[in-house]
Amino acid sequence: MNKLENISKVYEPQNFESEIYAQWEKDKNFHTEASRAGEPYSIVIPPPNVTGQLHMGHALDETLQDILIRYHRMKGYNTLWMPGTDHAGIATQARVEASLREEGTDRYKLGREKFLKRVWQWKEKYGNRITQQLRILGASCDWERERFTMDAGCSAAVRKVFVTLYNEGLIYRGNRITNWCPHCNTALSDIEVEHVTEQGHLWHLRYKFKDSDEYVEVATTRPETMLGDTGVAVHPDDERYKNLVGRTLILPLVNREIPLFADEYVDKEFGTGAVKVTPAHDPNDFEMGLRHNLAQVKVIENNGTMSQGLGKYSGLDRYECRKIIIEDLKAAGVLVSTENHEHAVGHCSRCNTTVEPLVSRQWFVKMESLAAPAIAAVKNGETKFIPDRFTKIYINWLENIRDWCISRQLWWGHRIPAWYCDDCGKMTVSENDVTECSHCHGKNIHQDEDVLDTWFSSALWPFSTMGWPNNTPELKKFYPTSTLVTGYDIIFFWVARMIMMGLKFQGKVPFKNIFIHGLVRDEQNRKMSKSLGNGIDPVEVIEKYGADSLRFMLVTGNTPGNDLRFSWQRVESARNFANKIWNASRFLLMNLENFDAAFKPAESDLTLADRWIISRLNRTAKSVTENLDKFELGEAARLIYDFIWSEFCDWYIELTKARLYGSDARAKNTALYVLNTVLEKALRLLHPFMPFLTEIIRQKLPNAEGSIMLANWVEAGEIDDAAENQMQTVTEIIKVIRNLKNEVGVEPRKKSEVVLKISNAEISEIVKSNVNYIVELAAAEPVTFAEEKPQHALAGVAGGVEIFLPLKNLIDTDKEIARLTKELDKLKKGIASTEGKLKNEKFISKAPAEVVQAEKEKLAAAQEKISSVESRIEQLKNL
RNA sequence: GGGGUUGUAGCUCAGUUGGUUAGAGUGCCUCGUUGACAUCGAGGAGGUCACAGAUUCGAGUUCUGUCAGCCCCA
Repeated sequence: MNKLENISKVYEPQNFESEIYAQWEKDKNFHTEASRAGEPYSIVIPPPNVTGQLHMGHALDETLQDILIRYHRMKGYNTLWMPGTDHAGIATQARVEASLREEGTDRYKLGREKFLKRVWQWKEKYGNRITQQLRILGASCDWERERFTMDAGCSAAVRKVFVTLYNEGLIYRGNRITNWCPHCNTALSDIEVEHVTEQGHLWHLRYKFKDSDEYVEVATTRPETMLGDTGVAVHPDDERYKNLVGRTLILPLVNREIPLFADEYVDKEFGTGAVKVTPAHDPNDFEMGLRHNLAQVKVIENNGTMSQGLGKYSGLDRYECRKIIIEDLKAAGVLVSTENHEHAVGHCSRCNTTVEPLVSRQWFVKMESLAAPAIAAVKNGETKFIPDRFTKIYINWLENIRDWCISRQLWWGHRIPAWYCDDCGKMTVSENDVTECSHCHGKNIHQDEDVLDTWFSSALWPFSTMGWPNNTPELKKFYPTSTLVTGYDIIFFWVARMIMMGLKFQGKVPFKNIFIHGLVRDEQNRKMSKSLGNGIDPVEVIEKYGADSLRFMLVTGNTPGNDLRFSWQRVESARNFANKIWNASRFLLMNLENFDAAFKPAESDLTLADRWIISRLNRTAKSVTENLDKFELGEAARLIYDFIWSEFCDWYIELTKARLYGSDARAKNTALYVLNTVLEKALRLLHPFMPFLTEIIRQKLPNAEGSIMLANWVEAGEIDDAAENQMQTVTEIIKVIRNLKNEVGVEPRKKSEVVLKISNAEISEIVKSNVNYIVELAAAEPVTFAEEKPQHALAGVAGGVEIFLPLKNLIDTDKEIARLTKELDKLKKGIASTEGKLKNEKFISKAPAEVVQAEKEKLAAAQEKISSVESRIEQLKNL
């Protein structure tokens, strides 16, 4: 039965984790079918970048999901964890382009078709890396169902959604101002722009009136855009300008005539209260331009250089041009002053280049009608954020949402299913590829060059992975999914959009719970980032300490929604915990040599210690379950940790040793039986957190059939308050004896006589019948019971029991008095608040009766203790 | 400018609806290895719960304000 030769003295996860995972996968333990019995429990993985590699953020995200999945699987739910990867448009394309650059070529030289071939090759090469790494972590995904955002099914869903929204007028194409990244060479949505506060300047310029020598002074942070100015705006209520509105100004350097007009948007307090308006290069100016019919003069090109037709400025980089323009304005007497000015500048969230707002023709999703139900669904609780505070953030964002720019000037992605006719100029939007114009039936058509924002396909993930647009059993069984687990950083990018699309296309929210976690930061509390180079590779951690240790570290010391700090020290302490379990199990297995697996003790065979540990196990099972149901995974993990280490190992195992080494076979078997059942249940409680360790150990235990991951979750049995209270009395006595020995420098193992004086008959009975524990664990021998306090003895008190260590000639009376006085102080300090409460008439009258009663009992117990210590002090003084 | 969040032991963090003398890990100090484990055991020191008010019989916990840090949005 037990193969001791297989159990090394220390925990070495490298020896078994990968084999166990392979076995699970081979046995199809991760797989489920829609037809299987049980209430559905489903999670779709936030798909990682297909060519990326596992980072600490994934490790946290997947660990939390795996815990929920394994827990529900054990509880008997029909559990599906849908895995997959994302094509990650910009990121993946950028990497392939970088490799092309090394070869001295680029995507344009290659052409679209060949380039895409290269990306697919890249995907084939690196696409498995991250899913392999998820396996190392222990993720119990249903790999047979693995999906990819660009696979045929997801692509069909994308087209269906696009065409439907287009036909309903919710997707439109238009010339609008968008955020443009000159480096990535594509349009970006609003949320892909990060605003960074930068130290810049505010330049004050004079724009002269056409028909007089008067001028208006405007202030700008971007003087180079003045070439594209088509107006100057002031606030309608601004007294300074009221009489000037409607007159014509001459744009310096360009000599274009532009109007001075009034618009509510202008902030009277900012700068001079007059702003130059460049509709083609500023989102707010764009809006004003529309309101006032201003021309859009594009002066900056997509690559960040100045447009043609601007004379000497043409072709210059936008920042180079800024310098020259300033010089020229200065020379022309237009520049009045320059001041330092802090302002927010938009950067591309991917490459950090300063974005250029510019007008171009893009595709947009109208958000208003999609957002309204998504707001309602969260407000009425159909879907719930954990923790709740993210609800506000989500709703606030959706209430202020702007249309979503979904076209990207990339090649890697879902190509927009719109075709343009070269004959009649009209557009055909279709789910299927078309070969002729739907309007004139001409054959001279070409497809839109752009692809969709990656998040467009991600938004469909909860149902596209279930087989939609087909009406599959999976969709029926597992949609809406149970829980989404993700970081707060993508609530806008992903979560909100999934809810909108889910409601629109399935009529139901995509998930019932949204479990939000924070970022994993480095040991100095900095964000882990590539540029800082401070990222810690989860694979490296796993190689050193095992996946279970990493998982345990990630889930403990962390509460929902909050960032967590990576800590090698905590990984190590998780590993130590694993080692503790390993050795406790080893101890049990070593003693199981001749154990009859069929043995079952009678109720009467159980000792106090047995009943105590069983009750503690049940209590732990109950609260672990409650905490898992509340998404308090860290708290659940902590509870198991405390139970296994502080109760099972530190106390129970020690309490069984006398029986294990004794000659009473029945007593020994009873102890082994309880050790075995309690350990086995504890392993099941721990399994979602530390899957590998719990599996390998459980496989070695008697009476444990099959894989732990398919075993039932632990049902919390009865809690035996009497056993817990009685055991507490015993352990407290042991602690006091150890304490007393330590205080006076007696070696813990040195056998010492102990005298107990117990006035309460019930307690006396309990202690007498369990005195063997005190003998064994406190090295107290002999233990005698007395009516009177012995002379010359150290004294302590525990739960109504007076404890004396007669140490003739060994103790220093003064020292002992000092020690007792200190203890007395502590006790008195302890009862002060209780006394205060009980003296307070309002407390007596207003607090619940049981609270008052509890306080009274507490006070009585403490007073008893105090008087006992006091009399002991008196006694010593009189010696 | 608006919103959120954090402030508890030297360090990292728990403390869920207000109710024992505020906990854990780690670090520190003392003692201890013949047998599950030194990746360990026994014991100890260490906290004005950021600050100031308010509510309450009672506040680390609820409310208001102040200070400090971090984040998001504009």
